[in-house]
Amino acid sequence: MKLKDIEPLRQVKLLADLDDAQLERLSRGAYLQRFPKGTVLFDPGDSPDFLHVLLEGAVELIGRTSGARETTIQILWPVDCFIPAAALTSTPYLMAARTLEPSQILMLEASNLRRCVREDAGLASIMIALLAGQFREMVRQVKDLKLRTGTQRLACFLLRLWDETGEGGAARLPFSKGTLASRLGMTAENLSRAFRNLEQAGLEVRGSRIVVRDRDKLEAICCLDALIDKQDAALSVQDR
Amino acid sequence: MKLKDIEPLRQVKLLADLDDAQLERLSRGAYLQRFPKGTVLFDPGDSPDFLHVLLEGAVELIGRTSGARETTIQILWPVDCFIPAAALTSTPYLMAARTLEPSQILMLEASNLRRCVREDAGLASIMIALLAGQFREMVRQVKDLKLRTGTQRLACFLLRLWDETGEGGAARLPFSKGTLASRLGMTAENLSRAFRNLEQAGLEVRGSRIVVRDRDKLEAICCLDALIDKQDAALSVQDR
DNA sequence: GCCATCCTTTGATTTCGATCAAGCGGCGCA
DNA sequence: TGCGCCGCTTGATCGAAATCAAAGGATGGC
Repeated sequence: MKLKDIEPLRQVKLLADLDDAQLERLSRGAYLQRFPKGTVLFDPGDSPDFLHVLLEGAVELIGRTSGARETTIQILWPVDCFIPAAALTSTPYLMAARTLEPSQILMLEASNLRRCVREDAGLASIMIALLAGQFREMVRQVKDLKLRTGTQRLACFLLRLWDETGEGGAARLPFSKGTLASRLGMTAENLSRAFRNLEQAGLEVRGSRIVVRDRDKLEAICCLDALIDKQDAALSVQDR
Repeated sequence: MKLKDIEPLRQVKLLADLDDAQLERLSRGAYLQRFPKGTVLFDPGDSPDFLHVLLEGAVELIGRTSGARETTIQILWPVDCFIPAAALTSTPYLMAARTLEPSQILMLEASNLRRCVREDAGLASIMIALLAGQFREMVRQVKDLKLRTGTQRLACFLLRLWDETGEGGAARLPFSKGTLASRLGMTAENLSRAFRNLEQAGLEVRGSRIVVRDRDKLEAICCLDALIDKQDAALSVQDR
């Protein structure tokens, strides 16, 4: 399905400041499509023909080795783009992408995007902010993996979840525990045990419902670090 | 020491295509400086006033937690830039930087860089390629950490080193084993044991001299993966 | 309602890596 | 020459996480 109008693009926060003409150029050769849950959008090694924009649903980015082992590297929520680093430089994907939920995805033609970026410094600055944010997210993950234990990673994840959604009563895990385990770099078995450990620290778990009874105790466990755990605010190529 | 001319900038491969006027603008408020070994250039949380360009020597980027634990996230060689993601978006560093060797470093004023990027789509495209490459490097590291054991990471590191420098006889570790251990996400003790294990796979280690006697056996151990282990070629915002 | 399937939990065991402790060897320096 | 420091190695022990095996528990289809 070809894109009829530029409205969907308006949902992308980073693109909000572009004018109609810029958005029109950007959306040439674009598709808006729905995918059922579990659809593989691309595999590692594929060459990127589109920049994907997730408008509805959820997508996981997956790393693989030849030995069939795989791990969830990132989980994306609307509205987010993937994977600009590959699409902008026309280099093979390092990760696979698979929908975790029925999803609506806007696909911008990569070659057209590259042309727009080469000609339009404003759009280029937006892409720079996007890439910088994604780089920083990966740096955070490396720090998380190398400096913390599995239980600590879980505790930090839960605290962030709690602060974002759980304030009033209970938070809800936004995906399966198997996926969470993979995202945190542990097995499903160990994730289960980690939850059990955290119950001694005032955490309440029933299915995917989470209640943090004692925030301080949980913080003490995971040695929360503002630079790892706080998301960046909206980035831009501006002085501040 | 203020920058007298734009010659040093010519050494940065990504900037090679810029003309004199562009380079002159970019180098306004720039410094060229030498630092002894072990100098801390900045700490996590600092706000980035410069984009650093390493012209000579070596620099390590370090992640820390509040608990004083630290890990080497990346080791940089000439000519490379750090850290564009922070400098371009004016967000606090997530890592510290420390010289591993006496180093010569070019420091481009960040606010001037941001101005140049906003106005110059060509320069912006170069920064996009730079950021994309760094993002991909971090993705590779996450895959490396989550999908391989310490010994496998070492084997892969050595194979890459061997292919780059060791062909004729012996390769030489470019930094101390302690630093290598931290970079690979293991302790110095375990690194030592990992070397011992690999000696059963036809590896020869004497001090920092390495000889790969049986490349195939080593490859079999580390399940080499082209997408993790091969460096990207020169990136750009071009079709290919 | 019932069955098949998938997700999750639990226990037992093994592997891997961190930590602790001690010893070796080189190097700079008084 | 002798001393102390630092980087590296080695062994012993501890803790964390992976693996293997099995059993609940939820879910969706028929």
